[in-house]
Amino acid sequence: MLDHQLNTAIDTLKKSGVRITPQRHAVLEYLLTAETHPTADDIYKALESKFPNMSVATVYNNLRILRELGLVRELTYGDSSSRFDSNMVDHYHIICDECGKIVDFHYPTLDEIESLAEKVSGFNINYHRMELYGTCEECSQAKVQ
Amino acid sequence: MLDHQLNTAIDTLKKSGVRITPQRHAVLEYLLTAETHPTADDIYKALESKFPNMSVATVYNNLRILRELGLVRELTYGDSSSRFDSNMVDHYHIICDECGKIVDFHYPTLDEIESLAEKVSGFNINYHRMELYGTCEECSQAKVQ
DNA sequence: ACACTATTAATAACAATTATAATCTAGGCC
DNA sequence: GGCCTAGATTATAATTGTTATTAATAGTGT
Repeated sequence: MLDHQLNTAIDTLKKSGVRITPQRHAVLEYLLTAETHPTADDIYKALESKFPNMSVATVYNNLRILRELGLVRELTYGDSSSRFDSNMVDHYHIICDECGKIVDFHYPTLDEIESLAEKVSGFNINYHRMELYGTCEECSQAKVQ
Repeated sequence: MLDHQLNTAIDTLKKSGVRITPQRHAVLEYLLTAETHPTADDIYKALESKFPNMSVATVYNNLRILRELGLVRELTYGDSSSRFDSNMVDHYHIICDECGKIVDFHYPTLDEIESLAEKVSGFNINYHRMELYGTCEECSQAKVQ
C-alpha cells in the first residue's frame, strides 16, 4: 500500500521531469509513512541522521515541489509553521488545542455549502477547508489528574 | 449600533481591570468600524497619523488583550500575517485566492459535525472553523480582460 | 566525455511576531 | 486637583519560519 503510493508518486515526479534525488525520496517517503502531519522542521530533524549535510532549504524546496505536483497538501494553521499531509483524499482535520495533535476526519464533502456561498457572495468557489478544535483524549485525562 | 458595541467592549475592559488608553481605544474602535478584516500592520498604518509615536508592539499587545477578553477573533490563514475580526457572532469566511479579500459568510452552525467528530475521534470538540476559497467577482472580471 | 540543467548546501535576507527594559501614564485614592 | 503605582507604551533587539541567492555538485541526453 505504501509502496504503491510511493511508486505512484515517483512516477508523477518522473513524468514531470523532476529528478529523484536521495533527499527528495526521503522527504517523500517520510511523508507517506508519517502517521502525523509533520512540519518542515520535523522532517528536517527526522532525516538529519540519514543526511547530516542536508539543508533546511532542501526540505522546503522539496515540499514546495511535492505540493506543486499535488502529491502533498500544505496545512496552514495558527501555530506559525505549516504542516504537511500526504493524504490527498478530501478530508477535514481535528486539532487538539492542548498538544497540537492533528487527526484526519473523513466526512462527506459539504458541496452544498460551496454553492450557497457562491450565490450569496458572487465568488467562484474552488474549495473549502474546515478544522474542528478541542481536546484530545490524552490531554483530557492529563487535565483530570 | 457601533457606539453600543464600543461601549459594551469598553465595559468589558473596565471590568477586567484593563486600562482604556488612547491607543487601545483607537485599535478597538478601528476594528469595530472596519468593514474589512485588517492585519496588525493595517491597523498600525491606519493609526499612524493619529499616533505618530505608536509602536507596532502596542498594536500586537492590544490585539492580544482584546482577543483574550473575547472582543476580537484572530484569523490565521496561510498568508503569513494574522487578520482580526471584531464580529464575534459565529460565521464562516470566504476568501479570494487572487486578492486576499475576506467576506463573512453566515450559515447555520454545523453542530452535528462537531458531535460526529467527537464520536469518531474521542476528542472533546469546542469549536470549528471553515473557510471557502475562490475568486471574487472583481478578480474574475479582471481575468477576462 | 561534454555541455546543460536541476538540485543541493550554506548562508543571507526577510517578514511577522514576541521579548526586554526603560520610560510614561491612567485611574484610584488622599 | 495632585500623587502614586501597576499597568501600558515605546524603542529596540531577538526570535522564528520561510524564501532568495549563489556557488558547488550531480544527473541527463548527445
